[in-house]
Amino acid sequence: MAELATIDDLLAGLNSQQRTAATHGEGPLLIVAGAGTGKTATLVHRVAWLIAGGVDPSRILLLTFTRRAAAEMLRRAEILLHRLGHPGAGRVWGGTYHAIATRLLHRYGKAIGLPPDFAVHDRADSEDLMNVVRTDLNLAKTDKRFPKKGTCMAIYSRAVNAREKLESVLENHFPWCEDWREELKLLFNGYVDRKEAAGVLDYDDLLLYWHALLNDEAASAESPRLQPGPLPKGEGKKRVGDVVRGLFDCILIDEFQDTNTLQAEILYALSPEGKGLTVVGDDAQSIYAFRAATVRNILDFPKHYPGATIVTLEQNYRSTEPILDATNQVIALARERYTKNLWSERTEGQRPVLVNCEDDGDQATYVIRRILEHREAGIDLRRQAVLFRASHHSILLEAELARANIPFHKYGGLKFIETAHVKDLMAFLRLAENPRDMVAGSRLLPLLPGVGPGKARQLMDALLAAGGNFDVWADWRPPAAAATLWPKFVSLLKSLVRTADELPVQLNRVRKFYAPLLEGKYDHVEPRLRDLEQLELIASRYRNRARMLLEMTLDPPSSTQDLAGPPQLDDDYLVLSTIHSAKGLEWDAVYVIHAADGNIPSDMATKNPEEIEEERRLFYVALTRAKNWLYVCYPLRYYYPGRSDRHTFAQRTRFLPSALLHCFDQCVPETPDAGDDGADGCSACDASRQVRRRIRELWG
DNA sequence: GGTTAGCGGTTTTTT
DNA sequence: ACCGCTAACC
Repeated sequence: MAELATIDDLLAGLNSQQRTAATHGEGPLLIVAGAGTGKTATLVHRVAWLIAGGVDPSRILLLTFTRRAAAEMLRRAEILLHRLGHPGAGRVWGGTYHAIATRLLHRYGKAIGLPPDFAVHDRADSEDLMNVVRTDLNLAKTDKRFPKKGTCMAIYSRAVNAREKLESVLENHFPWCEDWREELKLLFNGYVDRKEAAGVLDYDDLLLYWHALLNDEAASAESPRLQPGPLPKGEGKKRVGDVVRGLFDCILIDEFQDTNTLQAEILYALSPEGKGLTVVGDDAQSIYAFRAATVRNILDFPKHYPGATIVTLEQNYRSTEPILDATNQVIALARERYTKNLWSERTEGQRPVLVNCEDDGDQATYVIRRILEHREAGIDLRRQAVLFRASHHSILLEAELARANIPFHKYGGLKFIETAHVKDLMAFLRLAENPRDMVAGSRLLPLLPGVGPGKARQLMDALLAAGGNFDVWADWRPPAAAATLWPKFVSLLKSLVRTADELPVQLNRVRKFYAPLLEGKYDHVEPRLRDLEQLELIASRYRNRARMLLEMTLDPPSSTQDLAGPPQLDDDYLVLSTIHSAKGLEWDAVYVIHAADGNIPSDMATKNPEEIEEERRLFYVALTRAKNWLYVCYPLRYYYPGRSDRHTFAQRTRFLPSALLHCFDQCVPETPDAGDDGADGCSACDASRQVRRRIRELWG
């Protein structure tokens, strides 16, 4: 290795605003970082600067939006520190709010009455438990339809995360459920009790208990309730809140515009004075209001921490000027906006292309053609991405990519871990790990023939009453249909409870039992069975069963291909992603598909002006991922999955009104049957024809 | 009484 | 592909 660098050498790579932020002293710091302004680089340098200046890495907390983002930042910080001859970034506390909460609660939760071995329910599990209570209380069969489990969960979750009273949540976000206010209160109390009885926390609890930890709220076997506001103070001798507060000298928070009220309150409790506190964000990229995130957190930061320093990063390093022109104008139409003037020194470049497609088939053809051209021109597939509003928008494209033999990874949407058969398999492990887990049990038992929701419930209640001892099930006389399976089922679970077997061995035993059941229950058996084998392979990555279950819920593999591990490093693949999952990333070429009004903005999200504004920011996030080439496609007709009729939209996205068209080149691709060489008056298409011609010349 | 199969309507984004 | 409902079935 070359001779060591100094910290000044490293900082020389930053512009003056970035350097100001990276080397800011102790006071609270807000970095307002527009899209592509080197926010990550700035944060990474700040971490390195802090550590090089003597801050103990293990006393730094880095809160990010995904675990992947945390890992990436720490990796880059480590590289910088290595050049200084001063490694150690690996000891930084990095992760999402939820992951850090889990870590802290495992270590300190006892002080507020939390069992040390709590399990964590993901969103689907939580909905299922909500449904258990919903049927318990006879709310499932009411004259006027009671809100569905997902809606109930959404209401509950918003009350918790926005720290808002149920009444006001209903009034502001779920007015059609207001008639059920009293029933919902009962439901939510029942839900909280059920969680406690099962020894389980949901995502919201992780934040809630972290908050409670910081406020010394002795839980005394009582879960935090729905109502916001401080709970009575405990008489704890040690003041666990001070202990946790004392863990960190510096706190850095990324994507602050997408934090919710509860997360902000955690921050305020964690760092009352804002000493050593850095938050980074961009109000123009706030896209998680549906998850109760509020842009107020970033806007009110200076009010909450008077004397906070604000540094604004405005020089964009990502995109060419023509792309930046277009994105600046798109966001300029936002109703409310805190002006940043993004500028770039990268003046040359192709103007963004607006592609008016006949239908989604045309769109797929067009996108694939462009992707191949760019690859021919030396832009690897992994430097290109297709972005869309909803996961199912890419179905047709996926089929066409497969047909064209173009490898791709899809991010966002239904994850591997959320598919029915994987959840089934995991439920065996979960029930063995925690026999009080109602959700796991109510999922497993009805897999057996002759056992439905009713019998499953009775069996789970009996198991719960027996303190989780599976022997109570051994005496049960199963219906004839399950006569042979039942003893095997019980002995499988009993053997899993206290087993010394390696995880893959455990999974193999479960799979042997489960595979025949799967075959009778689902179609597409083959790929599902392969998934289960896959799961068995990756199980060896985890230290133990509890660890695997925990990490699978907190940090599920984000694309199916992630599961295959890191075998082919030189493997080149295209990225398909929901816009939400594309946050913070960038590619040389970006294709935004289905930019028709109804998909962007989504029909589901146009109930009020706030929602529409969020959709606009979402579109802005999509466009600003592009470095050199940007294509926006809008087919006005397409097939909904599972629907035979063609759906037609009226127009391209409303976020590109005619007044903005001067920022774009327009293109109407030829229809596939119209022949390859018809002129269509589009310079990008002309270029594409030339490339194709050149490719043909290769083999004469 | 409880289970299951079959049918019709619906499907956003995610820690 | 999944949920909830209904009607047949044990």
